[in-house]
Amino acid sequence: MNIRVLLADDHRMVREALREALARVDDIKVVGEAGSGAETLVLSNTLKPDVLVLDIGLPDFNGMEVATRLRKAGCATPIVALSAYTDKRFITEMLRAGATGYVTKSAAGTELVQAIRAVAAGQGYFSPDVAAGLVSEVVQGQGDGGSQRLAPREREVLRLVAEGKRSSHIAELLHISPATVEVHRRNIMRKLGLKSVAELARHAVREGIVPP
Amino acid sequence: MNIRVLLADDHRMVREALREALARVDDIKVVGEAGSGAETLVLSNTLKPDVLVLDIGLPDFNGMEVATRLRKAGCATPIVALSAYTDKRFITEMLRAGATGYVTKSAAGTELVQAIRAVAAGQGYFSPDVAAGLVSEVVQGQGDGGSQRLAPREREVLRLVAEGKRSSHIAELLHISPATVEVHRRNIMRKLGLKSVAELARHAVREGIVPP
DNA sequence: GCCGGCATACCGGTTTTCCGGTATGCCGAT
DNA sequence: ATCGGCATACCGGAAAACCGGTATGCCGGC
Repeated sequence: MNIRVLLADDHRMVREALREALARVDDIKVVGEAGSGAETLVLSNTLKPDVLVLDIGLPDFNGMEVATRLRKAGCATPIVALSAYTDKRFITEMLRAGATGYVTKSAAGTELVQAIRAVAAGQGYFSPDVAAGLVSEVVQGQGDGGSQRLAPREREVLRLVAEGKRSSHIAELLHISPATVEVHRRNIMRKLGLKSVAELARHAVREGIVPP
Repeated sequence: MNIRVLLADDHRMVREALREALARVDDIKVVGEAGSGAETLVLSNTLKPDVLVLDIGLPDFNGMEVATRLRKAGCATPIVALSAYTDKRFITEMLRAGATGYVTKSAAGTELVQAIRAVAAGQGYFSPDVAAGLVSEVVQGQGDGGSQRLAPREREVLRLVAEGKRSSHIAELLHISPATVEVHRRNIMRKLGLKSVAELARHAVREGIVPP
């Protein structure tokens, strides 16, 4: 009994290579490949795979949107999210969008196999580096309700931090105490699972909050 | 007569998948894998592969720097650059650094095979989307060249700083003293006129030294 | 040959970030 | 009407970044 898998990744070479690699696994059969969000939606409907392996970096809609659309259309296909990033925001958004597995591209290939098997069996799977981020999320108050999205004030602080301003300077600009700025900064990092100003800056660029 | 290939890519999963895929090609044999620039240099010396397939997004030194170092060390191993991007800057810099092939991850897997065969035979190879960029580059008569006032080592440090790593961690990765890392960081800031890690990170993103 | 740039390394000191807390008022939702 | 999230503010300490130095060896250009 093969697990029928649909592979979605924008890099054709990576997609093909993964297909070849997965072809060696007995109980897994790649039945299709998609290189864009639109293609993924179509192929998912026509092929009805058992598992969808979904990269978050698709060119048209990203992984989150693809997953959301599928779920809205009543599609219950288990999804393994595949990503180069471990930002908590991506992880939680993918999970909320309906993925039950999350594997990074830095993980071993066997992790993907395990993830495919797990979600096909109705279970969840997370590669270790992802799991670490998740734990801190769960530990501090289960915020399942949208706690990862930044508050307006936090986004404002993030912008200024990403622009290279010091906390003291930000405090002056916002007419608040430097201590408060610090708190915002820490909350932002906690929510996003980031650990340094450099990561904050790059995240802000990714999110379009500041120009590169 | 097999072509002995060394694979360098930071994403282990991609690396492994490519290895599996290339294993199906008769005249190609993957003799090693590297996940970092340092590893690539070491394995290149010990394994003496016929061809080096080199991703530009390595965590410590990027592809350009690895290629430059290899060439400086008198290593003439043909290099196929493998990249997600088609930015002219990357292409020209990789070629200048000594690569004779350039394939994007969006290309078909067969392109990589062709590229490996071509460079092993002393020829060049460029996937079509890359070739298009090259033409416009040649047409408009290059130019910049030394736009980077940074020394190679400084760019390595910049890259790691922009990735969010601590000086102590960077020192470990580069096998130098934390104090030296600090010096590099200060020199970078002085040269670029930047005043914070956030600005360094954004500059690195602008320059394509790190992905956003 | 000498000078400048590069890469290495260390010292000392100030500022800032980073990470624990605690606390208060406000607001929206359950 | 209570509970969670938001925004505010403070304390204290460990770690890191930031900013001056000084120094050595190496290499390439004038």
